[in-house]
Amino acid sequence: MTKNKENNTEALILDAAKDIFQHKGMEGARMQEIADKAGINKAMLHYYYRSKQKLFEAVFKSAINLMAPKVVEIINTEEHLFDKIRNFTDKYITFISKHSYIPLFIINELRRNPEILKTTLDHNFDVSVRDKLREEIAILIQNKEIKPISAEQLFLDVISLCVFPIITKPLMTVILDKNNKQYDEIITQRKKYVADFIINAIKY
Amino acid sequence: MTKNKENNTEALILDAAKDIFQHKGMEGARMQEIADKAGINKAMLHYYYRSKQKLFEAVFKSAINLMAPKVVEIINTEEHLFDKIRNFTDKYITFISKHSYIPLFIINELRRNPEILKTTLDHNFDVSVRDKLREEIAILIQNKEIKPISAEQLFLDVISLCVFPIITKPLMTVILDKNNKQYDEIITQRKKYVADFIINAIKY
DNA sequence: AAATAGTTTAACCGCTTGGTTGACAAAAGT
DNA sequence: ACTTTTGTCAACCAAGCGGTTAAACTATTT
Repeated sequence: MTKNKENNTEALILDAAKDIFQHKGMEGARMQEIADKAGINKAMLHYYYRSKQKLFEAVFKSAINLMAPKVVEIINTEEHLFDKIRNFTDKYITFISKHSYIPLFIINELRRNPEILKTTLDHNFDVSVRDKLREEIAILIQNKEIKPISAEQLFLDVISLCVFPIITKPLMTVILDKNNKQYDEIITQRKKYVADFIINAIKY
Repeated sequence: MTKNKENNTEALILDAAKDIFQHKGMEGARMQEIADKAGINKAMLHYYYRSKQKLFEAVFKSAINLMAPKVVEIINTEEHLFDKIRNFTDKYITFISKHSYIPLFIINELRRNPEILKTTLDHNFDVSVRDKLREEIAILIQNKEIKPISAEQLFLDVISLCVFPIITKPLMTVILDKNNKQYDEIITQRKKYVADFIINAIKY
């Protein structure tokens, strides 16, 4: 996890909490385990974060604020859509591979409490980003560079193809009969493969 | 959940356990809650299934045995690959939409215990199915009907594009700014959209 | 109809859980 | 110098957990 250089207790707790919560979820995590990992007394968790729920929310928001900007960042560049796609798949697969527990963590805890996002994400992923992408696609369709597709479907395609194979690694290694190393190689190849796949699918 | 016609207590428990476990996971589920849902005494859970772990495993195996055959079934038909893809995306998206909690349930609990599959799935998803798909793709590549791609990558593509948008509904409705009904419509359109998308991506 | 086996229940048990308390020490303010 | 604030800890607590028990009820066998 994110190592903190200062021996600041509050940050020490948050780092330990990230590790435990993201691997075990809200229900699976134990306050004692987080305290042990942080190397401090359990009472400190409540001193700094009041309750398990509050500590969890801090971890959740930190996860959202780690993931969301990465998406927005690339969409907001001035490149051609095809370059955006190549850029995104490569960077996002690399990034998610490094933080493979976070997407599932977000998906799960959002199911338990669908409201939690409304106070966190709205600012990061606002209307302008969506509209910009929609416009860009509309122009490319008009210019007959790409087939007539909806921005929403394309967005879902890109994210699905990047994220799903990573979060389902334990399942897919069994189904595809690969060991960890072999599967990691498949994921590495996907960084280029997925971009070509998508571009082939949408171009005229 | 699956309703059972007989007032067979054992089946009543399993149905209730499916519901609770699949929504809340192993750690989040409470034995008392399962008993309440089944309308019986908590001691009955232990009478029929010994422990929470054993009951959970029964639910997990039932989930695997519901999902796996659906995949194998379609791969094993004698249709052309493109028809298989059209058939699969349509049927699988419909099917997963009806049981939207199961994929996430399987993915999650497989992370906690990667060994659990080895006693369950191996028989359903054996070598012959994999080899058959690989051969079919090899022939199509040789005939220049499709681009040279690996069977593994294509398999990951298909499953990702079908399943991920469904399990991330609570997240995606916020990101894409859709209400439930609008998002369901997007999923419905995907049944055809995904097949076209994939076929365009791989065909010559 | 008595005995037996199978099913269901309320009450209970030991343990773990998130959270609290009060004593105490180290800074910080005066 | 001493008072207040902030940070830390071991010990504790009530609630809730999975699991057990012994007795009661029901169906089956003899």
